Amino acid sequence: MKSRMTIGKLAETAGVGVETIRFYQRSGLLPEPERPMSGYREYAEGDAWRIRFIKRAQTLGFNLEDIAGLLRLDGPQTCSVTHDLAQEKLHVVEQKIAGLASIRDALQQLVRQCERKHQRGTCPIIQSLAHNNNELRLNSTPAPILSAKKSM
Amino acid sequence: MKSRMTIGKLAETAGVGVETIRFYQRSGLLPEPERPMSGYREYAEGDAWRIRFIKRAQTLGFNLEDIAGLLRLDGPQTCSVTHDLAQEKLHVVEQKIAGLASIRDALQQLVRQCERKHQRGTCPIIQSLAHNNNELRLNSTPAPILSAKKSM
DNA sequence: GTAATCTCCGTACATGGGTACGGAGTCAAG
DNA sequence: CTTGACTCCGTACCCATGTACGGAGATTAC
Repeated sequence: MKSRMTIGKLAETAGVGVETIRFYQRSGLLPEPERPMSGYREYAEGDAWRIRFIKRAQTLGFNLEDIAGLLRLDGPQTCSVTHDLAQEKLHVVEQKIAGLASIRDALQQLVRQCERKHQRGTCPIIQSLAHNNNELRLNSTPAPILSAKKSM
Repeated sequence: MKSRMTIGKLAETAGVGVETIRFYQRSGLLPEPERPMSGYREYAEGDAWRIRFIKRAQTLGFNLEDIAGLLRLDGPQTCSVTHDLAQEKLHVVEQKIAGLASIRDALQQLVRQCERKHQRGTCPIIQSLAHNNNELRLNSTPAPILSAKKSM
């Protein structure tokens, strides 16, 4: 049941590349695994959830440093420390949810407008957003991060 | 009221650097503004909301291409196109909300556990996440994007 | 009118998050 | 025991998202 596996198998089951796993390990997101046989890393089935969590958290706007912070909550430390960190991160998550909710509402309105057939063009979408301008990053990260390409 | 302003003033009121605005313009996220005086870009007060929206959307896990897609919904096109795109993006946003909600629930549970004083260490936090493994990106972006550094 | 400040533009550099390379060691099947 | 697939490691490279530079022209404040 506990089927131990090599890095390649883990990469496959977690849906990432081998190099990504090595990268996460270097970055401290994954613990150094045991390597009994010959230096080959040996993982347990359960290691895949961590990688999937990382990937999902990224799509939700957390950077790897944020994610390391979340993962560190699942470890051995005094409850008081855990409690305070968790509460802080909880707050950030709630703000993210609120931000997405306002995008969602705007999109719903837009869809409904379009279904009522008229008002072609110039639907006022996302203004709801520019209101709410509180900070959303976790660890007081110095610079917020973006990513774009062609406009098209 | 309509106080027109230069790029520097816009950057200040939107809380970004001048270079960032030029970069967004190059990337097609901001329209080429009028430049009557001497080639200096001239912006309206309202241009700041667009920039704030971009910044907020980034913290919610959208990349600049995603964001360009959202912003394009607020323009002149046939309702049917807008409708379909909006619905697709709505779906993505709802999935993001669900993902954050499961992180939120796990954090709440963790906070409550710590408040009940005991179970020091090894609180099972985020497992709730690894379940839900649907795709969360918007535009069928080829590669999902991450970011890490020191573990610390 | 002149000095300080701002803007222009193109290009170069920086950082986060991977991804690829290449030579050497290991393992498993035939 | 050989062959092919897999792993090791370090380093180099890549893309997205800015950020900085620098010389030339415009604007504004005195």
